[in-house]
Amino acid sequence: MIAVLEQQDAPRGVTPNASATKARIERAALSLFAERGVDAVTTREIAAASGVSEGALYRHYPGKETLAETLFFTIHKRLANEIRVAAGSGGDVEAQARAIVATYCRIADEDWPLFCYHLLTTHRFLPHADEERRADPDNPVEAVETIIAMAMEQGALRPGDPAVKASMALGVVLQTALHKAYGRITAPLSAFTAPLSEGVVAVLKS
Amino acid sequence: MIAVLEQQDAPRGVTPNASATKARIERAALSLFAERGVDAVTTREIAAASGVSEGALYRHYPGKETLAETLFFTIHKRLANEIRVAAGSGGDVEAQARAIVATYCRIADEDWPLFCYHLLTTHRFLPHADEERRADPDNPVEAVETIIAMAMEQGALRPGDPAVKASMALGVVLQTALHKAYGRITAPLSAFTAPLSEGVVAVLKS
DNA sequence: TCTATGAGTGTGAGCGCTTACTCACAATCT
DNA sequence: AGATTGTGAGTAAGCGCTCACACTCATAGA
Repeated sequence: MIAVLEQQDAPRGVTPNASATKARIERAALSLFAERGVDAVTTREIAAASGVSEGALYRHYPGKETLAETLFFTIHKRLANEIRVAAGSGGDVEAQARAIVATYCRIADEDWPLFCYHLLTTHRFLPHADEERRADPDNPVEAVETIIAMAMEQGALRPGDPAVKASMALGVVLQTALHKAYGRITAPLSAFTAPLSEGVVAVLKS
Repeated sequence: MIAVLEQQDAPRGVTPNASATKARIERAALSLFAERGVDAVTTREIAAASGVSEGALYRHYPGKETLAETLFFTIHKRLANEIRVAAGSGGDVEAQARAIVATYCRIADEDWPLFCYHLLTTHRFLPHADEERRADPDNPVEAVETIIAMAMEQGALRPGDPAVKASMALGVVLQTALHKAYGRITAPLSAFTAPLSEGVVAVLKS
């Protein structure tokens, strides 16, 4: 009963195929959800795409909504983590910004369904999350915000509202990713790493 | 049978209350759709919120999906129009950018359900729109892109990909609006007109 | 002015269908 | 042997949508 997007792979006490099945279900659900939206995808479709029966789905998750929610928050935390890792490499804010942009582009291209699902369903889960989750600082926005706030304190950035700067900086990258999801852009997101980095840096210095 | 968000108000040959009812249905649907998503809202709820019966809904629209789609593309075109009006006031690109940002903020604050619905459901309609609609240049992105492309030709902006510049510039504003939708920001969007304008200008010049 | 007409509009119980979810059973592990 | 995992027909509920009927009202013939 552990899988949640293959983060672990040592079953330990669990029937070998169990977590593999769970992972297959998650993968199939993720792709379908990203492409057509959570509500438009049926449990039967997820089961069929996973190559298991519908009942198996309920062995691993209490229901469709919980599956969708678990996927989202797992990705949410993973993104936060990747951002911190990218920024932790050191350097000034500008270097951190470039590293974060590159990371976002890499993840988007390496696992578009994952990235796309998070991008398109955030508004479904974030506003209605329980208190515990809303207070959890382990999310991409807070990660970026913290970096910006620190840079402001150190005088590396003009003083201002870190929350607004963070949303603007994220917007530069995420709106471009959205345009890819809309089909306005067809190239991999990494093709725009340079202009996106310049844009983010420009925003931060504004 | 004319209303589509109160753009006209001269029935002319239509029973007086007809277009008023249609407008009430559209308003109710818009608010519910914006808050909970199209799929999560039932036709019964829309009818109840409109103060009419469920059957009345089908006198004005062939179905829920068409209602949602019509609302979206009406707003889509209206936004494109408002952008062109704002940019048409004249001045250099920087002035145009500031005018457009101010317009976005104003619309968001004056009619948040409308703005929010468009913001959160674009990915539902844009990628699957028919050929005619996809080719239609009467949309916000194209409007911004055209302005940027013209500025590049005139040497007012560094040469580059207008599509990417447009998505970055839009992202600065829209991601901030998203954060308002997520509840991360509570102030009216207009409270950030200044920093958003600076951010957009900075991106354009990057 | 009165009224007959019929198109336009509003009603809500009801229909057929799809959906998320269950459960008795089978298979597969330790 | 017993616990875990997989199966798929079955179920109850909810959904979008329909339809027979009632009401409104501008028009027209008397």
